Amino acid sequence: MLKQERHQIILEKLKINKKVLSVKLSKELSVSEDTIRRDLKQLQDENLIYKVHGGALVKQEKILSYDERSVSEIEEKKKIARKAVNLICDGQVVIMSGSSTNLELAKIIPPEINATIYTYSLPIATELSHHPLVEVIFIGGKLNKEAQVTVGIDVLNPIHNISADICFMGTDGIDSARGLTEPNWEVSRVKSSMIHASNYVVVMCVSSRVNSVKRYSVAPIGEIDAIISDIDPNDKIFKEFKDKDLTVI
Amino acid sequence: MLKQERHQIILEKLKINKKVLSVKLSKELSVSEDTIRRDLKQLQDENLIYKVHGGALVKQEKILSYDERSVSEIEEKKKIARKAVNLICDGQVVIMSGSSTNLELAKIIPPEINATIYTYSLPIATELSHHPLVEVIFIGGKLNKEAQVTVGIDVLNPIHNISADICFMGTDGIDSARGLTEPNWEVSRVKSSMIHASNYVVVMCVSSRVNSVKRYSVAPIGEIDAIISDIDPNDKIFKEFKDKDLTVI
DNA sequence: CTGGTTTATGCTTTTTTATGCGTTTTTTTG
DNA sequence: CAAAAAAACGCATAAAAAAGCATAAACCAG
Repeated sequence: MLKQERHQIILEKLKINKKVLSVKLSKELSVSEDTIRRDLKQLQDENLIYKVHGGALVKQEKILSYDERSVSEIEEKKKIARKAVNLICDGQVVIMSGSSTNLELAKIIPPEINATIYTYSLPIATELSHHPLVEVIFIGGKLNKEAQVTVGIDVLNPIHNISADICFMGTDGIDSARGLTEPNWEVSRVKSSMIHASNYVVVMCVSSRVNSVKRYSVAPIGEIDAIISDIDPNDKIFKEFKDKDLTVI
Repeated sequence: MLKQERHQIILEKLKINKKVLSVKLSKELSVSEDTIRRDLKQLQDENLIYKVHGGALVKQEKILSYDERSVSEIEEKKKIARKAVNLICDGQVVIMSGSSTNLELAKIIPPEINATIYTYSLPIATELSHHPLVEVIFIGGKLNKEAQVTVGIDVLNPIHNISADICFMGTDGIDSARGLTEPNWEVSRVKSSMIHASNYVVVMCVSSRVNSVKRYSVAPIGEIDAIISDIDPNDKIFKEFKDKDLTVI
């Protein structure tokens, strides 16, 4: 087996499991632990992994709390929101997921827009309550305190009864092969329902998180209609998405 | 399990619960307390946590002040909340209506209380989301922007399925003859449902509004168990309520 | 093809790291 | 102040990493 082949396998395993162990890898790939260590060292030098005693972890993606995260990459998110807001038309039924990008979007919906917006995020609902015309429907359920969104079976049922024109989905994980993924299982279920309830699905993802994979699958690429990011839609990182007929904005 | 993995888990727990205990962590992560102590020490050296005897707390964050809506008789409402908070016991299922008095109550629930709280008020849910233990269930529906509460048929249905130990009902209108009344029809329907879903109903009313009547009836006096006000429970204005077997606090 | 060079890998041996266990010291609390 | 709980300290040890050396395959002019 080639070295680079191993590297790819290691990165793939990390993407999925968030950690790898040197001893285990050495057995699985039938090489000495020494070799694995050299592999990990090299991957760390390439700034691709977080090597620790005993193995490696995925590179620390700023472990910040929700309110802190909303300020990180805030400019990118505002840029995405400005692109997204053009997709909202009068009279539409909209579903918004509970992301900080959607919070930015909620802030800049023009006052003359008259739409019905479903959301399950506390801060987004609070923001939308200041809008003069938008009708807000809050989807209730058990509150996830960290993300300030509701989750659980009480959320899933109402979503099934919705038929929305457009769904704005914020995410930290989209990958051309593995599709839309989510670190939180309950949230992944809610997002999956949202997609099925919507006619047109727009994923909003900051460029630094394109091609990142999280633990739980939400939907394959085929169920998504468009991606909005903060960078030029012609950037080469979107090639594989375009090949799969997604609109990149 | 890798050391850094534990560190991540500890930080995650801190983010959610605001505190961790060494003994508990040691059991949960199947390592000695010694190791946990070393973990906490290291995290403190990295300036990520606030280590204390017995465990650790989240690092003292700046206390963020949000603009408080100008609420009338705020001091009276705080007084009522301080009386009401004593009625909340560990393990109870609580329903809270969407009043400013209940918002004050939500702010002062002791951190060690472990209860399940149903609410349909955005600000109350936001406030409760900062509580370390309380489980919050938000009752979804169409948002009434002025009061920041959800109303409508989507609210009534879930309430029917609840069985609560105690209901804290804020009101601007209670009268010994006409019972509980409400100026908004949709809100009156929600409040009525709440009362039927609860074992024990506590009405919280500032003294200046006792014996005032609004347009829509919520419930007769017989369905209410207790009244909390800001003044002495022996005040003569409560005589007729006491005659009807209500507890006055 | 050939001899030199680079690269990848494995095998010691040495060093470092992570962790648990007594023992002692400190803190907390009734 | 005394008992109990927690923390700190020192030591032991096993696991992992690093360093240095050996080897074989792959590469590469001439």
